[in-house]
Amino acid sequence: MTHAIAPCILIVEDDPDTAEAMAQAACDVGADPVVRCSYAGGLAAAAGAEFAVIMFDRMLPGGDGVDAIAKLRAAGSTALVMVVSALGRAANKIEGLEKGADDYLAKPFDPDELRARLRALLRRKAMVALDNDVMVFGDLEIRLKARTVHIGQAHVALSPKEFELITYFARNAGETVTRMQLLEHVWNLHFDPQTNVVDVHVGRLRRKLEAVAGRAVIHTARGQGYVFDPQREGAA
Amino acid sequence: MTHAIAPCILIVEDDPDTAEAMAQAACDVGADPVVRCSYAGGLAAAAGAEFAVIMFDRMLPGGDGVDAIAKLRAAGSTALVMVVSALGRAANKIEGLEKGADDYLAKPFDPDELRARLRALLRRKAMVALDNDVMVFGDLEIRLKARTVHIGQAHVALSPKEFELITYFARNAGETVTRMQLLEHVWNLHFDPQTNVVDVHVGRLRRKLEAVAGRAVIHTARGQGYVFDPQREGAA
DNA sequence: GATCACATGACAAGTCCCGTCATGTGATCA
DNA sequence: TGATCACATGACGGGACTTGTCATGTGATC
Repeated sequence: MTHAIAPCILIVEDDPDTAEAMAQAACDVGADPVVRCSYAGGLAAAAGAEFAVIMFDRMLPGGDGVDAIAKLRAAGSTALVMVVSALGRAANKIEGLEKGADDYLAKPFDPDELRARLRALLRRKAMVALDNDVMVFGDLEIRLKARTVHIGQAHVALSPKEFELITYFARNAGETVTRMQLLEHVWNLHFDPQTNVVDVHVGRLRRKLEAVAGRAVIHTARGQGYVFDPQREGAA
Repeated sequence: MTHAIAPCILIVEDDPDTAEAMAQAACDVGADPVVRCSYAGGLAAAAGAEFAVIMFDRMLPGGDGVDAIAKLRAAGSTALVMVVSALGRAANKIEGLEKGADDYLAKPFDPDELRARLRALLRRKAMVALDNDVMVFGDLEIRLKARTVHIGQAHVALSPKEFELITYFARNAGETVTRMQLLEHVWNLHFDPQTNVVDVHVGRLRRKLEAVAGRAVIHTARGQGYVFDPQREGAA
């Protein structure tokens, strides 16, 4: 499961009423809409954040949304692209689909159909994420199936126990996790072994993460336990 | 990269001329079409093989293709589904999309548009595969990024060296691989160590695969080397 | 039957992982 | 400031796994 953050949908549309209807459809399917009204503004927004779906009009101030697709892909974007356009003949659809759009909807559109197609695209998007059970915290990414951790492009080499630890921490991100919780859920022990096994292992994990991230990722809550918060600034 | 096997597209359509046009479009986009003319026949075909895309008509002898989607999903199918139907009003499209279709095309369709939409679906299908660099041989699946091997639903536990071996074999599937090739590419040795290290390791890998697959996967080419062919019948 | 190619069982060495222990460091309190 | 406690870190040893080697059994060919 992708960490519980609503997907973002970028809408690039110069007609305010149409943009409004598209934003409403995005909200209706549980996504956060971000609206831009020009070709350049749309490209800039796409470069600045992760979007699950990008909806482009064709005749925009500054360019044709279909031409933006190659630019998005060249920049590494994996967003699914829906073109929404008054250019609705089959030839227009074919051109858009062949230039890399994932769906093409002609204007004027039925809002219910737009919603249904957005849901279908988001289902598709979820397939990739579900296939790897990804948890993302800024530049820190945990792939549960592949059992890998990356910070930015850098792979963090973890032992099996360290991976179990960070998984438990990630599932309780931002909350204080006690040593007894870790003993129960990571070591499957329901008593105190009277050793500092938890401290030692958490220390190992911390040093590996800090070496790559260049900042503290696991913080000590003195007298309580630890807090996993990769996006907090400052020392442990 | 998915191993160079053409994707299969299942077409469930009772009108022969339409089925023919759809099969032609599938061929045109580089896929192998499999055609069925009844609802039950379509479901049976879907259960019997892996399809990248399944195209269902709605008014089929025996049922409505839209109703098949839930059955496909319950059976674990990850095929993308396109509904192609004379029922082409927005309400029909919405119903199909909300019942899980990935795309919906009204009849009569423009063959070029059908092709473009098939390509878009296959691109999406490739997204999932690319994310894990999957090599598939029938029921045997190698995920290069996760470094896992599954036969059907069963995980095959391989050591690092065994995984390197099967990867090299898979990249040369169906061809005879010599011991010297394996020494060079898997062991990075460019001389004969005068031991039977290759034989021993290949033997270990073979026994693990055969234990799960219930059939020989790696075959001996006497005096030459080995052939990786998981889909061949018969002993080694 | 002899010889060669290949398969398999067993062993030893190296590496990694994990837990324990001892001790150093930092925080808190009287 | 010193004592005490909480936590961090370095080091060690044992167990598990991986890998390569060797010896020998088995099958194929002549």
